[in-house]
Amino acid sequence: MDHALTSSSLDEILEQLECAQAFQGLQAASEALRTYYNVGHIVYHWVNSNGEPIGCGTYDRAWIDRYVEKGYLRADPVILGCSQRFQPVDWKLLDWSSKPSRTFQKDAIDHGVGNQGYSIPIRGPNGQFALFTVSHTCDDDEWSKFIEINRKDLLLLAHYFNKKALELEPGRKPDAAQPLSPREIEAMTLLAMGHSRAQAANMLAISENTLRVYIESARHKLGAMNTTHAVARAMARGVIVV
Amino acid sequence: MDHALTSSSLDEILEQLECAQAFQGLQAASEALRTYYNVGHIVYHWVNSNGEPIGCGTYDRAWIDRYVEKGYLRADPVILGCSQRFQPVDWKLLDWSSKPSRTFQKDAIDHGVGNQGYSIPIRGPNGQFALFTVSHTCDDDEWSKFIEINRKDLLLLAHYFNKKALELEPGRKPDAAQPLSPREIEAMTLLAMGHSRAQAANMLAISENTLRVYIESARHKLGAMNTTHAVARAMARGVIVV
DNA sequence: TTACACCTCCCCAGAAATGGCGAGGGCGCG
DNA sequence: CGCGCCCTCGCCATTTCTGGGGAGGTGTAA
Repeated sequence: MDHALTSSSLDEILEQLECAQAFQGLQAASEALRTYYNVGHIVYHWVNSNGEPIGCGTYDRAWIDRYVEKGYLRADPVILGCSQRFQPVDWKLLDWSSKPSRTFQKDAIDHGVGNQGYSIPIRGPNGQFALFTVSHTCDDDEWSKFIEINRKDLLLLAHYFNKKALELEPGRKPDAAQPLSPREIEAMTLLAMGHSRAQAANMLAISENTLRVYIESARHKLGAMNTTHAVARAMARGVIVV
Repeated sequence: MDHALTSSSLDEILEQLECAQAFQGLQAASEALRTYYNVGHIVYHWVNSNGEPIGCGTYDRAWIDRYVEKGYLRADPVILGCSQRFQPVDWKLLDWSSKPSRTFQKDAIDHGVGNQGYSIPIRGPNGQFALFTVSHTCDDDEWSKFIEINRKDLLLLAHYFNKKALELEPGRKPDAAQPLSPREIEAMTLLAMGHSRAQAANMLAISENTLRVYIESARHKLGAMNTTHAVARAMARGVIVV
């Protein structure tokens, strides 16, 4: 995990990333980084607005397919843990105790994912959520040292990847960013806080009929089936905060 | 805007930030940075879970009070613009055309805010949203050069400020989340995805009565008033992923 | 000026959710 | 062996939400 084996410098990789015109560029950059750091894997991935995981990196295709197929998105402690925190996290600090997590962990290691990992969560508007991960197989001491030395660079790298990915994202549909009006946001927020329609209407000092119009309107904008769904979507997109 | 006038290095300031035990530490760090970069202002601020703006930095108290009093939160193009983007942004690129924005801009400059600015938005879980801003009074050329040189450091600084602020935030209680049972999680997930109770019961191949028990049980565990509230809480706690 | 989005209010009938209750079987733990 | 938790199902009356509809007023932007 030192940098002796490669000729390209970190700056060259950053440069390469900055000039990328397609996802292959991110892919190539992850591979360059893997060589540069001489680690097991470098992966950048995110969950798009349809809840589908998208990514690029050095994991085997077989593992990625298996991940999707097995629905590991709901068992992966890296995802579960990082969706709740802002800071980069060492995989050791995550909660691997649940049964699905353990199954996942074993399967991951069998498929070449390292026993060590460090993931940097990044958030964007509308609930965009991405993870930049470096993973390796080694003992705890060696890993700690590696992270200690490189954590600033990794943070920067995470941001460069994310910036590029946002630029290149194919499914960047403009209609998806249907913003809610202020009143709609207030309404959804109050509902998410547990108030009934009557209560919320009272708090906003408007009639319940009016409130209903906001809820309906927000529901349509969010493409939701019912109020609960609308609140869930609003939260997932970061439109409301509870 | 060079670093000749001060004896403390950036590393010393980072160190100081890392050791901060209270918000005064962040305040002191912003002032040190202001001296270090020799710029007009350094400000870190965010909107907490109650929707209140909190901050620290080198702005005058008078300006901060005026900002809150006038409700500039809803007119400030920096806030409006950054809440919709992920990347750091130069104030010049924001939309200052609306009337409230222009009023705000004039008032801000009158109160000592620089004509140039660069703001880095940062997001956390639960919609936490923070801004790290550096502002100065100078011409465009000088400003571009400054940003070009320091943008990587500023990104790192933004993250260090945010990390510390999250640690120090007063209302931060890691309440022992009572875990939901597998069936409860499935139920909440289906509801969050927009299915009605009848549909969800069908999908789980159980009677609607049984499903209701799960919902009720989850609702109690989550301390929620109703189903919508329960789903919102489950999402906020990361118990379910949609 | 003419749109268009937003805010406000009203009606109704049917569908859905709620609250609280009881009841049985299964599984693991001390 | 109980105890607690989980899964499963049932019933009831009551409250709440939902799907449409219409009808004004305001403000900003083409």
